[in-house]
Amino acid sequence: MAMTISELARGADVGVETVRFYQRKGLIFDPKPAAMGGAAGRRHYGEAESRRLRFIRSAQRAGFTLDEIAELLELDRRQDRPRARTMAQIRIAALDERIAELQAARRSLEGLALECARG
Amino acid sequence: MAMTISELARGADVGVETVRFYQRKGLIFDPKPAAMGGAAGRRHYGEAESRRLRFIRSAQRAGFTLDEIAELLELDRRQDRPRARTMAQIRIAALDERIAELQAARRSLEGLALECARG
DNA sequence: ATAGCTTCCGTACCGTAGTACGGAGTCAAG
DNA sequence: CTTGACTCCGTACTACGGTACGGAAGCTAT
Repeated sequence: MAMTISELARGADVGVETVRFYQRKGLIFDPKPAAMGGAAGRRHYGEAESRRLRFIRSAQRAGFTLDEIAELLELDRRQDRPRARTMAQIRIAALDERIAELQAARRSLEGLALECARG
Repeated sequence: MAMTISELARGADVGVETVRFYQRKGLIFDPKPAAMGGAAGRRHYGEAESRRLRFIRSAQRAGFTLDEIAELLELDRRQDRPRARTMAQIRIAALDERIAELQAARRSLEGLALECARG
C-alpha cells in the first residue's frame, strides 16, 4: 500500500523527476513529510496517488495540457460534472480534427512513398 | 513573381519571424541580399521558395520535426528516393500508432462525457 | 523630402514538458 | 556500522518551435 516515490513513478511508467515536477505543479497531492506529524524525511504514497498519476498520463495521451489536467482534477474534486463534460466534448472535437488531419497527412505520405518507389 | 518576405509568409500563413527562423535553420534558401550583386538590402523570393515553405508546413502537419524536414529537403535535392521513401514509411507507421492512440483517447473521453451527463 | 511602413540583423525571451545536478540527509542489507 | 541506494530540495538546463524587441537602413506614397 505505502509506496516510495520511485515505486509510484514506476507504476505509471514515468521518472521520479517527473513525479516531483507534477507535485510542484500541484497535480499530485504532496504529503509534505515535515507536515505529517514528524515522520522523518520521506513521503509515502498510496493507491489514490497512483491512480491519480495514471489518470494524468492518460489525459495527456488524450491531448490535454497539464494545466487542463489540473483543472479536470479540480472539477472532479468539486464534482462539477457539467464543466468536465464540456471540457471532454471540446477535447473530442479537437481530437476529431487532429485525427482527420493525421489521416490526410497519412494519405499524402502514401502518395509520396509511391512516387519514391517509382522514381 | 518576386516577393518580399512578408508576401512569402502570407502565402503559407506563417509569420515573417517564422520565415526568418526557418532561414536560420537552413530550411529555406536565403538569398543574402549583399551576396546578390549589390542589390541593396532586401531579399526577394519566387515561386520555388513559396512552394518550399508550403511543403515545410505540410510536412509539419504530418508530424515531421523541423530537423527531419531539413533532411527531407536535402534528400530531395540529392534525389535520394529510397531514403525519402523509408522516412515516409517510418512516419506512416508512427502516424498509424498516433491515430490509434487518439481514437482510443476519444473513446474514453466519450465514456467520461457520458458519465458526466448521468452524474 | 518626409512620414511611416518594411526589412534586416542579432539577441533575447516565451510556453510546454520535462530532465539533470549537486549536496545533504536517510534507510536497509551485509 | 558502514556502504550504497534512495530521497529531498532548489536551481539550472534541455528540446522544440517559435515570438518579440530594438535600432538602423530602405522603400513608397503623398
